[in-house]
Amino acid sequence: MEIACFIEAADRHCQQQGVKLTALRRQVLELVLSYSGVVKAYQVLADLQKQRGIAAPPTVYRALDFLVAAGLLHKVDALNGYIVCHHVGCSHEGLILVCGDCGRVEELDATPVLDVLRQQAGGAGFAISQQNLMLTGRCEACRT
Amino acid sequence: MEIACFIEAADRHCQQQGVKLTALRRQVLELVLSYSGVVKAYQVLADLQKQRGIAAPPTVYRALDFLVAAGLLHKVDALNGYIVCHHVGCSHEGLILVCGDCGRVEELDATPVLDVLRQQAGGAGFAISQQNLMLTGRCEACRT
DNA sequence: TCTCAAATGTTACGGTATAACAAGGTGATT
DNA sequence: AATCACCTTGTTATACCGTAACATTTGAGA
Repeated sequence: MEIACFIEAADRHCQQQGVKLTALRRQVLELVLSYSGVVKAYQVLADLQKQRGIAAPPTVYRALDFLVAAGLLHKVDALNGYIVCHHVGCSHEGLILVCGDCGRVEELDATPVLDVLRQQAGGAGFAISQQNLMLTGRCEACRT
Repeated sequence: MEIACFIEAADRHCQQQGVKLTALRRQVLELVLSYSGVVKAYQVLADLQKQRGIAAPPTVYRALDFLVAAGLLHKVDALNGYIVCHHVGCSHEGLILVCGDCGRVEELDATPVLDVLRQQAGGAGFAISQQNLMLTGRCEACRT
């Protein structure tokens, strides 16, 4: 089962980082994993409420913030949503493509293009930190 | 005065595009211009209310949407804000650098790098829409 | 002038996110 | 074990962000 495998990797990752993947955080991670693409905080909240009876927004936002900080999720600002990071543990930077119609996500390697961007930003005096690039568009299926 | 100059350029730009920079839209553009960096919709709304007595959210959002569509402003998703486009007429896609320390914003031309990104995304079946790239980092002043 | 389409006004609501404080758990030290 | 400090989670309330839906006005062209 892919989810279990991911959770296991996430567990190891958190231990290495010296942070705790508590039961609640793991549960939220599982809920995000159960979707194939972008998930919204209030969707996770609704799911969480189904599973534990009651939950408030801060509960879910805190867990999501933790998971983003730990590098297990990415926040997709343009859609107010979250996606699973498919390169946990790898240090490479991702180019994340999000289909605005169906929410499908694809991750490519952004290293070459980020080299160019670093150079361009450097010319303006900016030192850009390690990060992912996110682009929205339409996937093949939604374009036809 | 820089603002008047920008407005004039915006006027010409809109005429060329066959769209109308109405009094309201011009007023909103002036309000955004009066800030040096990122502005939020509700800040503009408050300013607008000071100037005309009353205004509701849709009024300001419609004007902002128009100005973004016309290429006069960029939306900064990560900050729920808007900035003036400093490349009106040259390019409608910006590479927006935000200093995570002081909030300063710099805008470069993202067209070349987006060409590369479009090609890369196309290989994965994605047609990416017109958009801005936003990168966070530290500006020169904050690095010293 | 009349008509149609675009722009703006208005009301109401729904989605997104956080502040502030309370309560519970855990591990280290004594 | 008792205490303390710290992190995590619960809870309430509220602030912020954005849009749907419909009414009204405006303006350009027939």
